[in-house]
Amino acid sequence: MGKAAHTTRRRILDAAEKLFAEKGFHGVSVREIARAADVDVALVNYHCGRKNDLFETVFLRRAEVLNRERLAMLNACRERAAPDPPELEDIIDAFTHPLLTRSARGGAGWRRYFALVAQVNNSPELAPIGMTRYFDPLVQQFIAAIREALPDARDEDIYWSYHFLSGALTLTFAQTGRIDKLSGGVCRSSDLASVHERLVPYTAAGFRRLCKPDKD
Amino acid sequence: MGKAAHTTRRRILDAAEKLFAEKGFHGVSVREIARAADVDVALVNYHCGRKNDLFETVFLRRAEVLNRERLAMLNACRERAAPDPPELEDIIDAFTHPLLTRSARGGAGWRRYFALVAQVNNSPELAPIGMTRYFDPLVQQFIAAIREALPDARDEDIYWSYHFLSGALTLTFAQTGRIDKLSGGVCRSSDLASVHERLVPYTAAGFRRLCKPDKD
DNA sequence: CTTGATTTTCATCAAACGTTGAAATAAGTT
DNA sequence: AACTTATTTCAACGTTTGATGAAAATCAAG
Repeated sequence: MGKAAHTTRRRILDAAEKLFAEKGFHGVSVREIARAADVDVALVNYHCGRKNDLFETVFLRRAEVLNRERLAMLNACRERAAPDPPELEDIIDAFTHPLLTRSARGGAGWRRYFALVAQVNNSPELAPIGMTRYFDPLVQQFIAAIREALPDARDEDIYWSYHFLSGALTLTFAQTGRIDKLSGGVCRSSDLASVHERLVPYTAAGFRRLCKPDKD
Repeated sequence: MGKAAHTTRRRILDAAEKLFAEKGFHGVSVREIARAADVDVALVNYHCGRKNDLFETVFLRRAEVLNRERLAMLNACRERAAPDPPELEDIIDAFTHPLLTRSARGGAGWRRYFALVAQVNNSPELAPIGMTRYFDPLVQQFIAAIREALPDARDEDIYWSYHFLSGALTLTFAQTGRIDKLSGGVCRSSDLASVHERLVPYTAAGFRRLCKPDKD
């Protein structure tokens, strides 16, 4: 594969990422992607296969680098705490920080990608294909770590807590700007630091409340 | 409008609701909806206008009865507590219970509808049209109530907390069944009572942790 | 420069898309 | 019953869809 081909392919993937994130899988045509990439229609098929393959490629491209870092952070906080179990806040941070920091400082490509993930995650049609395949294995590792951090917790509570965390995180990516309007400008979702410093304690408190039934 | 027409219209709306929820707005064709409703294609336009109108009608149909009840529950818990401010858990309950109970016991139509709402909520293209128009006014009332329940909290924290709650709730509707597999059968998302008894304390704890910085 | 592989262009395919007008039927009213 | 309105059927419109085969252009290597 020559150099020209490589950049063409990347232009197609970038355009596809942008449009898929904005309008969903079915909301975009291959021709529209080709036009946005300033490329002939046939080149999309030549470089990226059919529309389904193109979508999966777009989805996988950043998932790999993302989950590699998340796993590295999880292991790091594990080793840092050893032989004690890792701290809950650190686990949640390892889960969310690589995403939020890229959403804030990774450029428009990353921001669009997260919007795409949010859409896939909330789509009955796409979630079973994309999310379970590329993210669930990682999730299981995080669940295991949380189990260590909260040894008295019941599995059912842990899974549900994770589920709520996943929802809160996901919506943050999907709705860039909507909370800003709702709050009349008080919240700025572009300021991901302010999101992060709230999401972690919020969800950690939820985990603890659910998993340690101090009172009930 | 005669009786036959009324049932035809309802068959179309039901079919549209089901298919939109499964595959999204662009993932379904008008012809497909007509086929599922066992109705001629032209009848879709005759009874429900163009595809955009059909979608909005489907979206609005249940939103009205839903938000009416949510608002009633909010006012009820307000009056119950008066002159004291309402309890945070009661406010969250008023926000979530009408949804969760219908998802559990309202039948397949309601379950599909919530999946549709989840999709719309996480779509950059559809959220500004559907959610802000039909749900945001209600949300502002809940925000106001929470402000009373947590008088020391900063607005920014309240809005973000609401945002996380919205995400957790939304994903629950979108992913019926996925947490079940992820947890290896430990969680049963069909058992909405078990969701509800976790979601309320989880998010309430998050709210409190964020809005009352006891330690930091 | 020649040769062979890679990449791009161009034209086209059958199928499905949203929408509609006009004719046919059913329902409602006097 | 006659007449009007509401509903349903049927056929078709112009576009757009995803996909591809064959030719043209570009590139890599000897």
